[in-house]
Amino acid sequence: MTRSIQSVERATAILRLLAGAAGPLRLSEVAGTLGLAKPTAFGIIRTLRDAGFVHQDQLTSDYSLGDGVRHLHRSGIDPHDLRSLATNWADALASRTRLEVLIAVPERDGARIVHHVFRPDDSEQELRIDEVLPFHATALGKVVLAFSAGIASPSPDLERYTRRTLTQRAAFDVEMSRVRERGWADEHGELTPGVGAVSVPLRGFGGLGVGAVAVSGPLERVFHTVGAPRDGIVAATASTAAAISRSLGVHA
Amino acid sequence: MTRSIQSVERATAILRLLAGAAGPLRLSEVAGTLGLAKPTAFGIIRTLRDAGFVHQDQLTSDYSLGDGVRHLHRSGIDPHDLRSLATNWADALASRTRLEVLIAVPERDGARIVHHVFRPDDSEQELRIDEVLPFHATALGKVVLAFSAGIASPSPDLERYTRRTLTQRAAFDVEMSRVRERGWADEHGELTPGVGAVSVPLRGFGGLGVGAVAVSGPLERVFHTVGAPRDGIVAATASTAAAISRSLGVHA
DNA sequence: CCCCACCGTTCGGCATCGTCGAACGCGGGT
DNA sequence: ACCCGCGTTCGACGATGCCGAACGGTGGGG
Repeated sequence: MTRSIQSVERATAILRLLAGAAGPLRLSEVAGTLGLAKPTAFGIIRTLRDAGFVHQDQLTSDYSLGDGVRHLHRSGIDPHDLRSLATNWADALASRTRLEVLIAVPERDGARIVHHVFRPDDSEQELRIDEVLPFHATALGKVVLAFSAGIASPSPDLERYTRRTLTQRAAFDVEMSRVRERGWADEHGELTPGVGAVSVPLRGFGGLGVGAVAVSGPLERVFHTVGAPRDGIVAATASTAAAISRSLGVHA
Repeated sequence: MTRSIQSVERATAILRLLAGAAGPLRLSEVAGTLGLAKPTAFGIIRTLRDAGFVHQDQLTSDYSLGDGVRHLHRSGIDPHDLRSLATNWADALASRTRLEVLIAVPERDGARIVHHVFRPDDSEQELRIDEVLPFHATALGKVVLAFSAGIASPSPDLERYTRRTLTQRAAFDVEMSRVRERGWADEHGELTPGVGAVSVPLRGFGGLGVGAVAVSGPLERVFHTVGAPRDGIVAATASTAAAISRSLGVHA
């Protein structure tokens, strides 16, 4: 007899129960049918409700199957939602690091920028929204590739953008292992000469990787001469990513 | 910030991850993407697999979304599966109690008999498979009504079959409360004069009520003259129900 | 008005169960 | 042979899930 995760098992039972019901069920009916205490059933069904798998009628408080189950073929997060949730934090990160901030979502051929905050100085800067960054040559690309699912491995031919672009598949695989192990990625002029970046994953409900946030700027502003990020940059970016991720979890 | 059940939340994230993936995922990919330890992810995904929500490829061990999610509109248990699983236990119960054994599943208008074991004597007996028993006048009906979901309340007009049939809604509600509280139901000639029965719910995966098993026979063979079931009858029936229920859980 | 019944939801103590590092056995590649 | 990555198992431990008690709300009846 293999062991199962009891609460997960109960969640599946609740979903089946609601699916087979002729109409919405009261919590007490769910709990009684499954032989659970009401607060126990409530905790599980609330989690399923927050995940969109269960729908609760506002007037009657009855529960039924949610759209999330039927729409399981559609995953990920709406880029509009991501941008509107992330704006304030991205602005604060730019102020704090004095670097530009980019937020991207995974797409089949790369990481698409959905939000861009300029570096807070007087320099000439160009808005990069909707630009698709190659996976292998950017910190954002590496992060979304490492932490999001459903993305095919990049083409074996890794295009060269600069002298520093990783074009050997083996070297790139090593780099990706480092990214997964570390939980963040860096970029040292692989796409644009002299430009560096540090990127951290954004996680949605349940830890699902839904995108990435990065700080970017001149190499010497992002890294020490020995190549490690300047003090506080990874921490600040990670802190911002965590705040955005939390709101993504709540929002879902 | 409302609290959620962490493992249930992770289960929903895994389902979403698999739903959004371009193809089947390895366990390590699931775990890495969600930032979980492999055994943690394994425990959850195994539970989902056993529930039919996740499919594991036998050759590659890769995981993908299972049919159980797509078929959430179809709940309950296949009566053929139930019969084939329950046969041996039902036979044993009939031998042990010297009574006939009936197994039923819930249906909109009553409890449908899917399996019938004759009383082990030479009496003339008629096979009752596919007979639909009224909820309010039979032990089987009361049990499936009490412990299965999605069944509308019986019509307010409770049909009379014998002098002993409960036809007052209030009295029937009291009886149903007793059934739910006790976990089993009895029948004292409410459908057929002189025929008694004791019934216990069958539970499928996660505790979901999927049917009922009952022993039935002449009133004086099922009950004492004071109306309580004879010694061991409830226990034997419950024991059989538990065994069947366990195999239903494993089987799913 | 009050009372009652039932409801979903919250609270908090506690012990069970979920988590996860370490390890295992397997298969494939060199 | 060794190495690597895999899914799966094991067992210690403490975090989290469980659930009794309670709360506040709603509706119905007297």
